[in-house]
Amino acid sequence: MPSPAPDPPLNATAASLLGFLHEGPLTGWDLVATAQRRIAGFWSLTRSQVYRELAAMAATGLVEAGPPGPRERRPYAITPRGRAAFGRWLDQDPAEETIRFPLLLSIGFGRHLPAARLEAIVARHREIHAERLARYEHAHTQMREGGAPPDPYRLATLEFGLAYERAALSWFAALPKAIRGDQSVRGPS
Amino acid sequence: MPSPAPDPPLNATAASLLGFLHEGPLTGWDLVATAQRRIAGFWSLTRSQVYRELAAMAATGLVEAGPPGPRERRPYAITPRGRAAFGRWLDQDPAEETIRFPLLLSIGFGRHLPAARLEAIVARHREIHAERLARYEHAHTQMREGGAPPDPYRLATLEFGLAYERAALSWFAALPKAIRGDQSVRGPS
DNA sequence: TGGTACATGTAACATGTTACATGATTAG
DNA sequence: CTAATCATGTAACATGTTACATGTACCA
Repeated sequence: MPSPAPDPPLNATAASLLGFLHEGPLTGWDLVATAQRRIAGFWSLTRSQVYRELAAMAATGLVEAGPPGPRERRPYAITPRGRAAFGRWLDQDPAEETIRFPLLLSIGFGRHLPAARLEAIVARHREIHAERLARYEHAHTQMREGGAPPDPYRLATLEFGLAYERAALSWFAALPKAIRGDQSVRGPS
Repeated sequence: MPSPAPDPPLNATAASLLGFLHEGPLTGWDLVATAQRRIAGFWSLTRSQVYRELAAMAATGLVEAGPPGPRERRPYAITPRGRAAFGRWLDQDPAEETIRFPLLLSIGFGRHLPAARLEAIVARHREIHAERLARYEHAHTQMREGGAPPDPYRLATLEFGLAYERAALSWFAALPKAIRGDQSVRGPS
């Protein structure tokens, strides 16, 4: 008997959507918001991609569009085939991370920039990281104080974010003055 | 008098190639090797991309192909237009970094995986990071011991790599046992 | 009843990845 | 002279980004 053609392997973005759909049907919009909250620090996706992947997965039967709610909201639900595909994806050995950090290119080619300009760029990015750390710390507190014992998996990913941002800030602080500027920390006016 | 159409803005990959070409003409092959040494930790590019960008930049006059050397080696040299385009690119405010870390997806969705499987995956990635840290530390020593005073810009980017890998390893170490496994560190047989 | 935020989607394009095809040079 | 390594390139495809087009629901 011919076995049915196995679904083609998922990409990480599609798989993440399926992961979120385990918790119940969600619309494209909701999925973007969920991804923002849950994986934004270490995986990025855009609205366009979400709709595209959802349409593709609906075509291959990994998800099913439910009846449209108000305002063209169309919830998608994961199917048994979708669960199976997600399971196969999750069982694979994950690839190594890729980091694309344009600031480090600017610094690496820093000899071609006036010192003051480089310092300004670096200072601005230091602030971005300080803000991110503050957000992560807030989320961390919330998670720990939130009555229910925190999900250890989500806690672990959040803690990676904390470790990363703390490391980034110490690195900024240890940069030589010629790169870092004099680091006078101006708070919001 | 009509001013000549300004060159279209560069992407970071093309700009990096121009950055390396400031030090003298290089072939596509050499550029891949140089990028590997100098920016691999925070920017990735493939051979295919390098040849594509080089061809495109040659077409717009940002680089010029020199006479082919032995074995079809074709060195590319940066042109004045190329230097100008690089300068304009470098002066822009760099975008925020993007991190794509599949392991964190696996952990975030860890509830859907058997604990032993997740532990094995995590252990394997811990080793990858330990090896990377060792490589960075070695490069750092080399840079500091290498007679000539180190280029502070390259030192700074390398030190980001060190900070990142150290943070990653502490994070691995602090993971709860159920995720981390019992962390018996097996050296190479 | 008008403006703002919500919501969905398409199109065009840029970038990144993988596989394939081809051949030259060099060491042994 | 032959195998391994160096080197260049193309093609096909997957993924990611940006801009545009359209319209709904809610709130003041």
